[in-house]
Amino acid sequence: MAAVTSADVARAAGVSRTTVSYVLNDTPGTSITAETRERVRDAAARLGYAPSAAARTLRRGRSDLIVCVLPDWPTGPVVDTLLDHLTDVLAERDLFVLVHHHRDSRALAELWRAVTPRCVVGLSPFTRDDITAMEQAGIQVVGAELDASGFDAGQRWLGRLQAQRLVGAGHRRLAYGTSTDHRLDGFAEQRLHGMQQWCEEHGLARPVAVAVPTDAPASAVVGRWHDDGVTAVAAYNDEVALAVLAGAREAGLAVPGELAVIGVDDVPASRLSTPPLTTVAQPVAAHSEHLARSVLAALDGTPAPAGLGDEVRVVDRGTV
Amino acid sequence: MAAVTSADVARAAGVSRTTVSYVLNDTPGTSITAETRERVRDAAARLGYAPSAAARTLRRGRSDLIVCVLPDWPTGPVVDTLLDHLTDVLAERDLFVLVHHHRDSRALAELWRAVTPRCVVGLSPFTRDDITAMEQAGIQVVGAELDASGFDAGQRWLGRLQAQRLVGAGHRRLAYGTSTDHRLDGFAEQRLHGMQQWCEEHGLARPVAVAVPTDAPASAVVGRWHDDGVTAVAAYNDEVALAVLAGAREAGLAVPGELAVIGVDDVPASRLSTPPLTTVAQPVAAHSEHLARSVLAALDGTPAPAGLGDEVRVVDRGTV
DNA sequence: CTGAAAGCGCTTACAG
DNA sequence: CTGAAAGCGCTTACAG
Repeated sequence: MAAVTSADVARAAGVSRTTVSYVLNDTPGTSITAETRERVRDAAARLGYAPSAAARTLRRGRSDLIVCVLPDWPTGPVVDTLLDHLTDVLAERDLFVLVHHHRDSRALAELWRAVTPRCVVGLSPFTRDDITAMEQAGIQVVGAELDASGFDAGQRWLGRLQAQRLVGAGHRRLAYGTSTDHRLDGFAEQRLHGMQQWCEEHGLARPVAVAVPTDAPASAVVGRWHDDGVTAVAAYNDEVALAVLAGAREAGLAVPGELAVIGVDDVPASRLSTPPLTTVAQPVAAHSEHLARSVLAALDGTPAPAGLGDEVRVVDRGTV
Repeated sequence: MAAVTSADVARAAGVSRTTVSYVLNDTPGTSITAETRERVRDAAARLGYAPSAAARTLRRGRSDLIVCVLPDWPTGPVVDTLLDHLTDVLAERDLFVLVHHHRDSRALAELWRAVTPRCVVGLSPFTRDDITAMEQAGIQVVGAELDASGFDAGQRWLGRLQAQRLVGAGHRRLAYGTSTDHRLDGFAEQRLHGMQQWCEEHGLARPVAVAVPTDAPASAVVGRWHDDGVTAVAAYNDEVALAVLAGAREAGLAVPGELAVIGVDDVPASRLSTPPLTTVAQPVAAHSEHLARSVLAALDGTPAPAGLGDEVRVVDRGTV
C-alpha cells in the first residue's frame, strides 16, 4: 500500500530522480560517487522502494515479460519440463515467463488489455484472429508451428508409429482406444487419423476408435474388442493403455498373447504394470530446446530454428 | 509493431482522445452520439488499435492481473483444478490470472520489476522477505496460510489418517514409503511426522521412511520391509504406493494379506491396480473454493474465510 | 559529476 | 455533448 516513488527516494537521499534511476539500474557510463550511490541505496532500502513496473514498461516501450499460453490440456511432467527450460533460458536475458491457462470462456485478446508482454509463446496453434490481435498490440508471437499443419503432422506420426509397431509384431486387426477427456479430442483425432492412414497404406482394415474410461479396468471394452477379433490396441496415452491392460486382466485375456497394447508418453506408471507397458515416448528434451530456441530467435529477429525432426521412439517393454 | 495510440484513433475519427477513451471503455454517464460512437469504433477497428496495458495500469494505479505463484512441485490435476476455478471466479470481475512457476534460481522480488499484479496468490507459504517485498510494491498477498503452520498441519493430518487406517486394520509394524522427488521433501517430512506422532500417541514403534523409486517395481524395498516384520506401508502418494504394490507382486507377497498399502491422492491409476489401491483423497473442490474465496476477500478487504476443515477422507479399496 | 525537463499512452476531473 | 490539460512514475537525452 506504500506507494514509495523514485521521487521519495531522491528526496530522502538528497539527489535528483535521475541519479536515483542511474544508481538503482546500474546505468553504465555514469560515474557517480560511491558515497552518493550508497546514500541512494540506503534511502531506497529504508523506504522500501519498489519501482513501478507499469511506468518502467511504458517509458521503455517494452516489457520484460514473456507469456506462455497453455491450451486446455491436463498439465503434467511434459509441460512442466517445457516451461522450466524456457524459464531458465530466458532468465539469462532477465526475462520472466508467466503462464496463461487458456480456456475458451474469454478471448485471448482481452488479456492484452491487462498485460502487454514482449512475446507470447503458444504450445498449440493460435487462431488467425488471435495472431492479428497480438501483432497489433505489438506483441511478438511464437507458436509451435503457427499454422496447425506441422503440429497435426507430429500428432499423426504418433499414431502411425503405434500402428507400425503393432503390425510389425504380426497383428492385422487393430483398434484404437481413445480418452474420455474431451480436452484431448483434437490430439486423439490426429493420432487416430495417422494410424488409419498407415493401415490404409498397408492394406489393413480401418481401425475404429472407442472411448475408454480410465477410472476403472476397461474389461467391457476389452471383451467387445476380443469378440470382434481385435488382437492389438493402440491407446491414446499410457493412462488409457493401463486401463485396457487392467481390463484384459479382469477379462482373463493374456497380454500380449491374446491382446497387445501400446501407449503414448512413457509415464512412470507404465513401468509398473504387469507386464510393463510398451509405449511411444515423445522427445520432451528436444521439444523444450526447440521451443526455447524459437523464442530466442523471435526476440533476436534471427531466423527460426528448423522444425523438429520426428524423434519419437517406441519404448519396447512387455505388452506387444 | 504497429504502435497505434488512442491519439491516432482520435485523429482518424475526428474526435478527441477523451471521446475515444469514453467510447472504447463504455464509460457510464457520458452521452455520446451513436454516430460518433460508431465512428470511433470503426476507426479503432480499422487501425487495429490495442490500448497499452502499461499506460492503462499506470494511470489507473492498479492492474487487472492476479499472479498465482506455483512452488516447485510437479503439476497435475489438483493444481489444474485450483487454477481453473480461480480463473473462473476472477473472470467475473474482469481480472486475469497468470501463473508463475517459482524456482529458487531467482528471487521472487525480481519479478515485480517486470509486472505489478493487483494481488499475488501463493499455493505454499511465502517467506517473510517475499511478503515484505510484495507489500512494499503495493501488491496484496494471499497465501494458503501465510504462516506455514496451518499448511504443515494439513500435511501432517494426511500421515495421521494413513496410520490410523492401517492400525485400524490390525497392523502394528508400519513403514513409510517416501518419494525420490526432492521437490516433495517438505510435504513428505510433514506427512511422515504426522504418522510418527500418531504412532507415538498410540504406543507403536516409530515408523521409518524409505525412499521408493517409482520407475520400477519396488521389490527390493518391499523385501527388506518384509524381512523387518513390517506388515503395512503408508506411501507418500499413489505413485509411490503403486510402485510398492508392483514390488509386492514381484516379491510374491500377498496384498493386503502379507503387506497392506495405502496411498494419497486418489489418482485415476489407483483404481486400475490389482487389487485397487486404498488411498487418502484430498478435498480438491473444497480447497479450490476456499482459495477463490480468500482472494475475493483480500480484494474486497473483507475478512478471510475460515480455515479449511480437515475434510480429507480415506477411499477404501483393496489394499488395506 | 548531477539535475531540470520531456515524454511514454492512457484516464479523468474540469471547462465550456 | 465534447475537448484541453494534468498527471500516473519512470528513463534518458540534454544542459550545465
